[in-house]
Amino acid sequence: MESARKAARRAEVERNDRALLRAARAVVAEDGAHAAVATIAARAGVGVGTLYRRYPTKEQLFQHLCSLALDDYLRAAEEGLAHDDPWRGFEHYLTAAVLSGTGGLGAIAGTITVTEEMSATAARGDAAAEELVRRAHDAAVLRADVGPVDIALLIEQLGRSPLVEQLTQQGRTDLVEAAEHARRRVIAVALDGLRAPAPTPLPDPPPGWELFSERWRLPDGPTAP
Amino acid sequence: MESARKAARRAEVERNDRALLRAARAVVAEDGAHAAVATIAARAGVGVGTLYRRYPTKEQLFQHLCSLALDDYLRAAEEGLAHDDPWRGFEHYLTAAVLSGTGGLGAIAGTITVTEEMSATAARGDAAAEELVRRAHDAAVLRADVGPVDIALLIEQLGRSPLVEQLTQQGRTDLVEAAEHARRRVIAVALDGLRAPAPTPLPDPPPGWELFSERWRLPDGPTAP
DNA sequence: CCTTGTGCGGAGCGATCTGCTCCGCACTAC
DNA sequence: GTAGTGCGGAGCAGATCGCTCCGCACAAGG
Repeated sequence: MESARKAARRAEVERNDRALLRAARAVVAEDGAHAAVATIAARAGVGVGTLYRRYPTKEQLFQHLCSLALDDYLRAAEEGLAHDDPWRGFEHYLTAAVLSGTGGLGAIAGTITVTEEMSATAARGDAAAEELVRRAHDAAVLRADVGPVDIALLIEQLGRSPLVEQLTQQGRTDLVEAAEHARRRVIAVALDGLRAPAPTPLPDPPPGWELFSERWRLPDGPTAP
Repeated sequence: MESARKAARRAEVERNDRALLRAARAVVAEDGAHAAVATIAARAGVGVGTLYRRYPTKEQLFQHLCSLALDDYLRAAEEGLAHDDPWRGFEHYLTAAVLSGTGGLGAIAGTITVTEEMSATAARGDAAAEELVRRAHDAAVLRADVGPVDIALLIEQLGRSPLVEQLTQQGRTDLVEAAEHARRRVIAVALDGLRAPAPTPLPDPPPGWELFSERWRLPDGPTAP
């Protein structure tokens, strides 16, 4: 049975790939763009050779990582739109986006070459998010003075969890679970702050998307003379 | 006038020191614990020699940085307690702690030796924060289901601003101001989510301080067999 | 003018860490 | 036994790190 063996091989390869991606996401969240390839491979429990057979370059691995993160973000928004209840949909979008574990990837934005596909997915995600916010506004369940960019910023702020990362790095797995529970409480607090009606008006006018448009660009030469 | 000259020297030295500390805080926020000494010196506009005359070691610089950050935190809490209005005091504490610009220092916790003074200041800050929360609870202005550790975690989450850091690094100073305004809006949203009465109960029981007690410890050997 | 004192910048040193290559090994099918 | 296949990790060249140290600018006293 040759095909069975082939299938088993493929399954193992896929398992390795998934472990690799999960490890990469975690390590990047902890170490930022300086994350070393060896660290990622070790965390995934594979050798660097295995990593390099799948991703010929560190940058390609990071690109794939970002691509998946953008997919997650788009999915979170689309799932939110699929809900009938506008608030429930919004809630799902925000929670899923924050908890997708992709929050640390903002750290490598600007260090990789952005592909067409990535920017297209990002645009679709932003459009879906905008629609989600509009719908929640129309139903008067989301406070009127927040805009979609406020939400994006909030997601970014909550997307990383320095505490969980540090506890993971210190190997205090016993505390990690408690930290994640605590994180969900913080998310719930933020969501309550977003409900209509607003108890107090927000300062300054709502920010525009231009804040994030620079996000996915190559960095200029560092302090060129 | 010898003393005048001496005073001028001292003034310049002090200016240098302040620039150094501010640069160090910014660079650490952006690069984490891997922040290079040369980067800090360059950002401050001085040579590495000047930096090393003041701080004989990178670790000593980082320790001083953390010490100042803990002072800021303690001051924020004490200023909050000085307010007559419990909510205003709480608001001041949270806002000041978040905006003190010391949020990025959690990244170097665990990489430096913690001094007695640091842990003492941290303890005093936590005690003051706890008192602040208790007072706000008694006045029924703070939602009853959040505890002081929830607040500490929220401060940590909002303390860093990846977006502002990236924009700074890219030299888009024009957008930085807008990003900071947007950040204040997010803080305001979070504060509204903390007001009593709570629209929805929070999940899980409130976390305890043990989540943070491991924060200021030396890291164990990495993945010891 | 020169000498002395003082704080500064940054070239450069050795050690460490980086992305990446490549080879020996375990394992299976025949 | 032989061939095929995917794996782990030692090891290489170069980049980067913390830190030292020396030449320089500048002011005061002679």
